[in-house]
Amino acid sequence: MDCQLNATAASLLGFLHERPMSGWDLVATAQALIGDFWSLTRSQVYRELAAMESAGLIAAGPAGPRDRRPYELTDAGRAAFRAWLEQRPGPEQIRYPLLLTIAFGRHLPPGRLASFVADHRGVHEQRLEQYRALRAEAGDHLDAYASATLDFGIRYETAVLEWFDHLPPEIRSR
Amino acid sequence: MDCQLNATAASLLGFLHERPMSGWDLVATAQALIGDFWSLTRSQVYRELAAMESAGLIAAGPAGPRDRRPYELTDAGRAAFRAWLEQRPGPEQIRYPLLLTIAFGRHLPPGRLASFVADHRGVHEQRLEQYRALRAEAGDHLDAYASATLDFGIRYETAVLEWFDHLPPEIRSR
DNA sequence: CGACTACCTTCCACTGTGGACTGAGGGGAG
DNA sequence: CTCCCCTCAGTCCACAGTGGAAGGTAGTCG
Repeated sequence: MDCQLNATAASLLGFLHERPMSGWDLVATAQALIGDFWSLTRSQVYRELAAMESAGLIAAGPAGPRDRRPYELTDAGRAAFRAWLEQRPGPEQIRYPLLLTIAFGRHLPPGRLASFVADHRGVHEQRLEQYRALRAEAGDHLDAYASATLDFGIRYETAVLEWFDHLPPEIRSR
Repeated sequence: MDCQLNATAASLLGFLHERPMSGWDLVATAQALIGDFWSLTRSQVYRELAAMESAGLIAAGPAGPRDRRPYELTDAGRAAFRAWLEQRPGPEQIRYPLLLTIAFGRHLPPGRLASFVADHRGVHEQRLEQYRALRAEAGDHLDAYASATLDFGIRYETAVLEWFDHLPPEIRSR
């Protein structure tokens, strides 16, 4: 009964507080709710579920159609989740390949960088639009916690766009 | 001679354009120059160096004191670096444990979250100060590329701090 | 019924992280 | 000068995380 959960496993426990879910459901739920600031993959979710089941933190119910295996929380699982949540969260990690390319930009012919930059700017523009739309239509139904994480996304994307728009011409123009 | 480098390996090749360096030097250099947006660890650097040596992208010179082994670029290495740099950089990844904790904040007693938040705010405040100091003292010597990545850091930290300051009281106040 | 699509899980190779461990050089205290 | 300790330099390991391939099954639509 390992109580030193990693954040991904703990999040799964968090979602299982709502209702029993299969691995598939958990992936979908997690990607929708925390995917923007906590990446996770199918592979790892299933791996953590298997580990947590054998650690007694969750229990698989009777298999449904298509090998669907719903998991539900055990008391140990609830306790482990609480214990994890009480811990001081660690620092954030950012890995931004575009910044790498820019950092080595002097090895690149002029204009090439600008094309990459323009691509990325488009992606961020679109993401900001999505966030804003989400807040506009669902904003009132969101609780303070969901609202706070969404607000982070909006401020982040806004800042990134401003950064794009202030890049010097040798990086920005084709 | 694998030409599908990963970004970490490619960065090492990038730094070896300056001068031959040992694994230790490369870790220090990389952490100083790209560490803020591309995390890397000693373990992986040495692993990549070994792989790249056996792939013929770099060559080890005569060992110095304390098993220090300087690597230098080969022509194949230079070519592989160029090939990597030409590739469209992928999307950024953010993993922010604090946002996870906030997302599950309703399971936490009031005030607890605020303590975490205050901690993190301090870290970001300090980082912003560092960046600003760096720009103030070295700003003129930096080329456009280094300046652009530094500017990203400043805008990011600024946005995060603003986000902190706009959190609702049930999250922010102890 | 038969093809097809969406669902659900598994497996694998590789990349990335953090800590423990070894061992050698160099510099300061005595 | 010698000894000790600190830093330098590299190695190893377990675990976390990523992405894609593969495979089987259930419902659905012609």
